[in-house]
Amino acid sequence: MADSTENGRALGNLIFETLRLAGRLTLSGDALMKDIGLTSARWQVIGVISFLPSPRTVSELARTMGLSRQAIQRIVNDLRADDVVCLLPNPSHKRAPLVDLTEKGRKLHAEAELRRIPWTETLVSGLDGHDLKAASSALIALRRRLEDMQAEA
Amino acid sequence: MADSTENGRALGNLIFETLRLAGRLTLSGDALMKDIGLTSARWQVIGVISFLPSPRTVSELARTMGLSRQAIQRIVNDLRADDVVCLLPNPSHKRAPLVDLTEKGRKLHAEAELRRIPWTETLVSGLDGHDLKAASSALIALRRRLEDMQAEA
DNA sequence: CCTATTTTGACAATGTATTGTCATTATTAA
DNA sequence: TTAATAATGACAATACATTGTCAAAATAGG
Repeated sequence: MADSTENGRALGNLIFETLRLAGRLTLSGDALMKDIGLTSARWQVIGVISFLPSPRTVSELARTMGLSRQAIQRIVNDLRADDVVCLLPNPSHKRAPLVDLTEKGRKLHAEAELRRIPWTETLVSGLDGHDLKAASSALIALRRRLEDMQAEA
Repeated sequence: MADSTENGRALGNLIFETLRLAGRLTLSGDALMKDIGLTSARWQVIGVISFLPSPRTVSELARTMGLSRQAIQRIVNDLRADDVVCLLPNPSHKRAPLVDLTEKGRKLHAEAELRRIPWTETLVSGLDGHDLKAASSALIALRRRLEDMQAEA
């Protein structure tokens, strides 16, 4: 890459590696959850629903995950067809129900965690905790700058 | 996240942020290149072809980018229909031609660079060069571990 | 040399995510 | 209160990427 500054080159490399890692993470997540009928995308949606303290609307989930509401809506529709999530009436919005896990969904999430935790521990061995946190900080800073640039335009 | 170790949690956060940043990068790339008729995916393919010193096959490009050869094949087919890339006979493989940029493709890449460089410089301001390099290293280490785990299975 | 394995392009099916549009519902401001 | 604006779900079109499969071509090993 023929950037004008050294930091520009460093950023170019970071962008390239971010995209490569994201692809590899999706593949690993798919493989890890395949036998319980979860894809990476569905696993992430279930994870966010489970992580948040109370049920949210599709739009809120989408904002939390940084994806379009249409993308999350489709996943939620699929998960609902499989009885993994259900919709609760939203007192404060007639057209935007709250998405919650069903009993089946909670069990599925528990199974996913049984796989995710040892996978994470295997993956983390040999990696330095400080480096991991520093990397997260850099990625967050970069994402925020992108979001600001997008918001201005 | 209810990981058993602190580093496990740190890794979970890094994974979440990697996926969020990758999505945002794709959106920014699409917006940046929209008016010259490039999407993020096509831009990346053109970038890799341009970066490598000599033309490569579709499979080689795919391996370089960490994507499936089918994904790159589709992009290359599209770019070929738009006369951005062309196929050169490969002396050492009758069925696997080498993908090269056409004159139009080279001009397109030059235009893309005119947009990418100032975009990178804007983005990099306020970010620490050392942090960027450390983040890249962490991401590379993580990806290699994932690839090793995938290869074993 | 010749066979077994691998690589490759092509094609199909599936899953993921975007943009754009529409009608309906909420919210804000006048 | 009412009118303008924004948010939401639904639907469609497009782009992206995966897996799986097949036949042809290349490579490796015997």
